[in-house]
Amino acid sequence: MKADTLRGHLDALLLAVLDGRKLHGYAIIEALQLRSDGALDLPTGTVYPALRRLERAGWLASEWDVVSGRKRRTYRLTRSGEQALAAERAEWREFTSVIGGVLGT
Amino acid sequence: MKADTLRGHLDALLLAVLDGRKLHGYAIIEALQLRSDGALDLPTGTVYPALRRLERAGWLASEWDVVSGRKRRTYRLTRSGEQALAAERAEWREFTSVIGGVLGT
DNA sequence: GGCTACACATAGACTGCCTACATGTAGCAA
DNA sequence: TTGCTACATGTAGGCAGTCTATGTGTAGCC
Repeated sequence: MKADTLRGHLDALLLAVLDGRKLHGYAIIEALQLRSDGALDLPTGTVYPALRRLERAGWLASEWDVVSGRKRRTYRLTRSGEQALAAERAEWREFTSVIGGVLGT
Repeated sequence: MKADTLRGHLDALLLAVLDGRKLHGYAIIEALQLRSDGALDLPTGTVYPALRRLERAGWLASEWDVVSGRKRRTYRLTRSGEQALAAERAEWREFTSVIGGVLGT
């Protein structure tokens, strides 16, 4: 997959993978790999800043865990994050419908 | 639609709208508006440089028309442009399948 | 002791699209 | 004849968001 095609959809992916569960950054990357059959392999330098950005936006909340001596920052969706996810899903449907319509399914 | 979501898909849109017909730049913009029910309103500063880029890549060929005193540069797909369009369509299907799979259709 | 997987983080570059601007013709209305 | 709108192409520069490269440190295995 071309690199830039992801642009504008990263937030949706991160919110979706956190829907209904709490995960730390590294586990988020693995979960995205798993859910996409290996197609999505996001670098840490992409994911960690994005998570902090989403937290600043109020869509995620985080807390530090220490599991077997390792620090983990665990993220979860806030209420407004859930709303944002719903909005992102709606936008995704509109986006695919518009582009798909032009490309001719 | 958010602005940045388009990224990486512009080439596909331009190739698709030229599939089977010749159009000049301005008409390409109108055709995209029409095909997307007004959702896509690409600025000229986006489209014209992109067309020249696609021509440099060998995917489009252009020629000057003069219609009622107005200059028009008319574009058409080349053979390799048709192949590129097919590839873009395949990538689009893969892309929507991957992202859609994560978002949960 | 060295290697790999785990885990977080930042700085800087890059890319591709957008904004803003520039130029000019044709046709219509006031 | 002046002004406005639609038509038509194009460039320069900015910017946002992603990637690359790099850094730090722990745990567990061989």
